[in-house]
Amino acid sequence: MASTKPDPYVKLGEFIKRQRELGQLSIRQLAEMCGVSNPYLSQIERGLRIPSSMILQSLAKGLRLSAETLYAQAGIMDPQESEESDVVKSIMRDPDISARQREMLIDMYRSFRKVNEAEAAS
Amino acid sequence: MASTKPDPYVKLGEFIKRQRELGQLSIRQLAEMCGVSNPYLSQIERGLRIPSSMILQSLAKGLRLSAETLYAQAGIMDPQESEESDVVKSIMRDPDISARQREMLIDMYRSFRKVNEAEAAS
DNA sequence: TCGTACCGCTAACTATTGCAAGCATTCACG
DNA sequence: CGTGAATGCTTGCAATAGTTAGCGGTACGA
Repeated sequence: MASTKPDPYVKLGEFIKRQRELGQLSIRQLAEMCGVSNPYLSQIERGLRIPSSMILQSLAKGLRLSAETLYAQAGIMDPQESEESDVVKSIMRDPDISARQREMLIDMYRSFRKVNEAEAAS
Repeated sequence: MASTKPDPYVKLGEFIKRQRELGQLSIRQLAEMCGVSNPYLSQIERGLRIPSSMILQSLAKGLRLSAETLYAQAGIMDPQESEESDVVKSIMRDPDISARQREMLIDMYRSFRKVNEAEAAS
């Protein structure tokens, strides 16, 4: 048996790690937020362990992501075409908030993106 | 340990079983289609075992369901989550902003909704 | 009445998840 | 220097996911 390591899960781990670092959290912090042990989270991030559906759900909750997104990252689910501008599009489509409020949300979203980009470059 | 059996998973098993019977498939048939052993599928259906995310995905494929549906059945996915607005869902799907930023956007969006609702009532 | 083929399930085993404890390193401060 | 606190990682170990082998039961044709 060469690799019992279904490579998609390595990508999942890397994705989780990126998300954690984006939020400036240590492994222990995120682990506690998600209710998993810190060594285990470390192993997940490096693709050494494959989290169960329950754990994955906890991680999604902790990262404020939909579980769907995590599965998509793991290549488990169909890609689902998660475009970045989906956020903007769906904000613009929402009839239950005002134009002004839409504008504020969109501005905020865009500034987040911009800030993150700048930080990534440094 | 008393509750080694998070009973949402019992419901998941029953759901799978109903789906299988609806398709007039035997346990062995579905098991082979999904690439799992037949005793194991039997155990899943009775809630004695909790399938990993990989297996669950295979089952979804075999039953021609979206994995999301299975997760919803298992109560793994926040029921709330599936009723969220498109805005919240797409924010939660966005991998390019941090958890904290997602939280801020979602909070803001919700408070907009709340304010609007209050104003509409007056 | 055999023999075969299917059904679902049990038993016993292996493989993997997920944890508690603890190591090595780094940085801050007295 | 020390000492304390934070970082990520390694190491066993318990629990449980998932397997192969096989049992008892039912249906059907020879």
